[in-house]
Amino acid sequence: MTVAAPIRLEPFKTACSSCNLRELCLPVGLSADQVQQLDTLVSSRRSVSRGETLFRTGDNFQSLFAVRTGFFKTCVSAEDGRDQVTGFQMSGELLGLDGISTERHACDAVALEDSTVCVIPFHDLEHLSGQLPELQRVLHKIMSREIVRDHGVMLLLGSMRAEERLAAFLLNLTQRLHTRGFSRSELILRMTREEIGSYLGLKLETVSRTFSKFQDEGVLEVKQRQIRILDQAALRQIVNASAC
Amino acid sequence: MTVAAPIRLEPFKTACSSCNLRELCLPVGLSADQVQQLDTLVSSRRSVSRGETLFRTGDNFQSLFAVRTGFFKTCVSAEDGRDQVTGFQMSGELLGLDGISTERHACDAVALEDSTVCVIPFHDLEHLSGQLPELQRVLHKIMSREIVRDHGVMLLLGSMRAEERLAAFLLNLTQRLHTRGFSRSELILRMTREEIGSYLGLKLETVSRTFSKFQDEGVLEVKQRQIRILDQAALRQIVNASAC
DNA sequence: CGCGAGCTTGATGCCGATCAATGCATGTGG
DNA sequence: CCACATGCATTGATCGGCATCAAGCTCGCG
Repeated sequence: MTVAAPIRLEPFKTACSSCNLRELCLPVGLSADQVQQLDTLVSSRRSVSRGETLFRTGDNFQSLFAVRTGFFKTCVSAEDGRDQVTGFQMSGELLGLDGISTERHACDAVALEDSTVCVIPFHDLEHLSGQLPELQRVLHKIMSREIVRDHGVMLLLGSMRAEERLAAFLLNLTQRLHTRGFSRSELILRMTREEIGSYLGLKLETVSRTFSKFQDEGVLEVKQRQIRILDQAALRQIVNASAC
Repeated sequence: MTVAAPIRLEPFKTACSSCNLRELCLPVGLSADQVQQLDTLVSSRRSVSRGETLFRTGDNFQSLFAVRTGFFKTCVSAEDGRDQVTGFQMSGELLGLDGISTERHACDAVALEDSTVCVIPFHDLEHLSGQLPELQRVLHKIMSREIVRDHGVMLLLGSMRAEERLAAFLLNLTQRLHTRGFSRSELILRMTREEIGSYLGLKLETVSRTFSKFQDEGVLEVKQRQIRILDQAALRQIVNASAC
């Protein structure tokens, strides 16, 4: 329920207005004026080292968090201990939307590498978005986008086979990384096979075997967590493989 | 893209303020004054007969819809035609949140029985919620709740076996029906085995077999779509069955 | 260097998919 | 009112994809 690790808050260094993630993050589409108003809310940062949790299920909800640097996973768990990774978040993406409904977080957020997040006090954000329709709009779109994304994951989990799931996963990751200026064909996975498996509804052995299969087929080059996509078209075809 | 069936709009009959669903729907927690302001927006209804769609993927997004009477499913589909039921909606629940992010609907909403919905023009709703913090709060909570629900479905699809999925599904349905004043132990399914299967990531034969198994075990009484829950505790246990 | 976490690979088995036939309820037209 | 069609549900037989169990392997790190 409570966070054991010490929470490191850092003094304000960079404002939204001068943040290079502003086109990917909450300020997207806002005017310079409007972003400056956002700056007044987002006054603190927090560092989370690899393996630490940003928040846990049941924690009191007060703020959203925008990933500034690093990489996170979120996961929910059943009473019996089984857990399910519900998403991976990279720079510019928001964490904590699950907490709004009950004022308690409904999942765990864990840093997969040393990370920093911007702390966005939610009540202040709601207040400001009552005054800035454009900000309100952005917030609604972000929440809606999360809903749409989740529905896509349901489709994946409910009706795709292992190869299709992994192919879809890789295409999604590279696409998001590309938006952030990284290569479309090379990536370093920040998560284990087990975490990928949990997200995709597969066991880690199946993930590993599927990577190997893609490598044998010349679609990927796999060296542990370093992945190179050799044939993106093939990956796309795998995803769209018509029902058997 | 366009709706073939004629759209039936009906004159305003009942306002939110006098609607018996107001504690389950958008007005939840609002004062009488505030609900009256909502009334000014929600001025039209729409009837959707069984089998008709309320909206389709790609349709222009303008409004949210609150189910007034009846029952809906929402489903997303992949390019190859496979589709996935992403939810079942009953009275008081909102449809269309998926459309906010891109201004186009991202799923199909289909009536599973003759239904009526209240039309809530979204831009007006955003405008009003800029003035009524309580309304803004309700809207945010509803969206967040949908995100949390989706994560629960991911857990189900990613890590539960057939029996657990069906048991969880039945408990969820009866719980929601009970909130609406129906029996906790008897229900009539509004959807086919195939639709249940799609939602749960199973084939219809598996759904049918699992119903039969529950009946053999004395947990349920199943007569086509009429279900009676004989042993709710057993259902709960099935859901929480620790990993094998 | 040796330990351990994470990854790969093989052998085997089971759950749920698939294929196929039958049953049951509703509706329609002769 | 019956004959038949249609859509949905049930049940059986078989198959296959992924889980499971079990070794080794790789690499980073104390």
